[in-house]
Amino acid sequence: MDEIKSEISKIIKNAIQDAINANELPITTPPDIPFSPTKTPDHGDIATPIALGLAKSAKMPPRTIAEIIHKYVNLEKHAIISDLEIAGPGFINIYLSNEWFYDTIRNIIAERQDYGKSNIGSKKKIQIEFVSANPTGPLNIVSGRAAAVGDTLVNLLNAVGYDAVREFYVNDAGGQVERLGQSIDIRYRQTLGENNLEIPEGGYNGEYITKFAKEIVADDSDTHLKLLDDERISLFKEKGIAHLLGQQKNTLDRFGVNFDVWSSEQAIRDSGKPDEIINIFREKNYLYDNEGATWFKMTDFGDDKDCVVIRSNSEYTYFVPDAAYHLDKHDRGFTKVIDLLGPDHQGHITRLKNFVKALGLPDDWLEIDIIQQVNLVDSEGNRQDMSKRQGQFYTLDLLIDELAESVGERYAVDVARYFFLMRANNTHLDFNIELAVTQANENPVFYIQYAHARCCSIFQQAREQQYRIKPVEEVNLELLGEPEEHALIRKAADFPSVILSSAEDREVHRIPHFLHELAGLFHPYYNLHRVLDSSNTDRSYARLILVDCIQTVLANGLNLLGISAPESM
RNA sequence: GCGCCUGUAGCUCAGUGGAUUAGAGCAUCUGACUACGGAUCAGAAGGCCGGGGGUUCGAAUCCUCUCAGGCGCUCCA
Repeated sequence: MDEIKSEISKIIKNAIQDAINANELPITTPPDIPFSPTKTPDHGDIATPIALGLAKSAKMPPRTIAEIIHKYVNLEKHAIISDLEIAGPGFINIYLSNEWFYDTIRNIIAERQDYGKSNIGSKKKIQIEFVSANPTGPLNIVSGRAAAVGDTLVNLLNAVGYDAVREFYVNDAGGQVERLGQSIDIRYRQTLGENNLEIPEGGYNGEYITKFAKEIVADDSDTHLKLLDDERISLFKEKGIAHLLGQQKNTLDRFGVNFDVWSSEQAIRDSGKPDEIINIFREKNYLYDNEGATWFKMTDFGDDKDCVVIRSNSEYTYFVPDAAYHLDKHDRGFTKVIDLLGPDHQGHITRLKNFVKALGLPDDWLEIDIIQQVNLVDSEGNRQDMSKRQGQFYTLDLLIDELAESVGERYAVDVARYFFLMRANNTHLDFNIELAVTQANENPVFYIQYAHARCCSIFQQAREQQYRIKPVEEVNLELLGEPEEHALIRKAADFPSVILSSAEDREVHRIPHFLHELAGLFHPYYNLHRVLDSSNTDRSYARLILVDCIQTVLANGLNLLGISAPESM
């Protein structure tokens, strides 16, 4: 569809140029030609509002301009356009030739599982960091959304020719995991009978901590009590991180998300890179000391306040290892890095970007996109706060479990992924668990999957009815003359540009919507027209090719979303 | 107070650089041929696109003000 646009763009530009040369249009040069998608077949295959755009500079009514342009397009010279018409206030509606439709079909069949891909990315190395949940508890549904979106974004970027990788940053150092160790320690000692102990401020109250502490007691009984407090907490911290991280990995694995790289904050700290960062900043005179702490001149970068990088207790604030981590990403050769963060990290964005700038990296090297929150809502519509520290949250595992009870294990992940992927990143998602589970059967993913299964079923029937596999060259595509067939192919032709725009704009949800629309054209077609018709086998062969195309696009699209394309349901 | 996000049908959401008649799904109502799978299809109903003002021949879309909700502005991460 993109090629067709640039070709038609050229034709119309030439027509405008000819009109200018003939003194019929009082403008100097032909502008770029915009296209608008057509909502109904009555508006042709594509349309351009160019005449409306020129109305002002040409000081002429748009319809008149459209008529002039129309006059200078030589339809007989351009085989890809079958007809032009002027509509409404001055739109030029363009009808594409049948030959173009046949080419599209042949193209889909030829490219098969690669249909939709492109090479725009020229194999540039891009890294997407997402989820990066603290290893202090199970993954919740917020991480689930991030996981689904990030995973799909990487698929999309790879599909358009980038070399994109998934990375998870493990915050296995600093105050949070320190308090994790302390929390496990309290539960451990409580399990062994100590009273009057309380989880410290900012510690973790979740049931899973108690459960894990009991496991430690079961394995090692009270042997750890012999250790000094600090040693024991440190040990429990290590054990806790390993345990919870392992759990997170299992959940992600179940959810179909496989990270290429797991980076450790502790490793970054141990590497000495944070010290390098500080030295670089000091040399560049970005730092100063005040009240016993070391501050970074964030105001030099336009922020409204400076921020502490080394606390008065001489520990780094989290900015330092984080900046070091990003420098490390750069050293690993990524030409671009995208961080997907939650909205609670809003304040972090400008600062992190400023740190990266201070390190001398280009402005657009680091892109930070916010994936909006997921709120838990009860059946009365009241929000419920999720907090790992307070032990209130809804885990991704539980979601998949409950969905599995409703739609079966086979589709639970598909339903969950689709649920997250169908929303734009910036929607604030109110998640009603009860509703999500009871309505799981209504999830639109089934509509798409069913369309795919239907295609497979038709081929199954075809085999039973002794149809043979005919290569597309032997099939008379001219027998595909129904308007519904026309619409299906035109839709399928959009697939590559939908992938491209979806990847470039980081708007993953366009893929589910596109697939839903495609399925929405296929089901009515199926009901209206028989594919396999023994009284017209030539046409049946042509329609089988069409079904093959639709199945291919559906499968390719679902594959990008990490959702299964079942052959039967 | 400042910054970011959101507000579209009863509900959940689409709406690509303004543009031909604002669209789906769910829910509601009415229908579907002994035919390739009824997880489907055909149809009905449902809207001052939060509100005011502005730019434009034309605004859900751009600008401005305003209302409502969420999030962020820590020597927490």
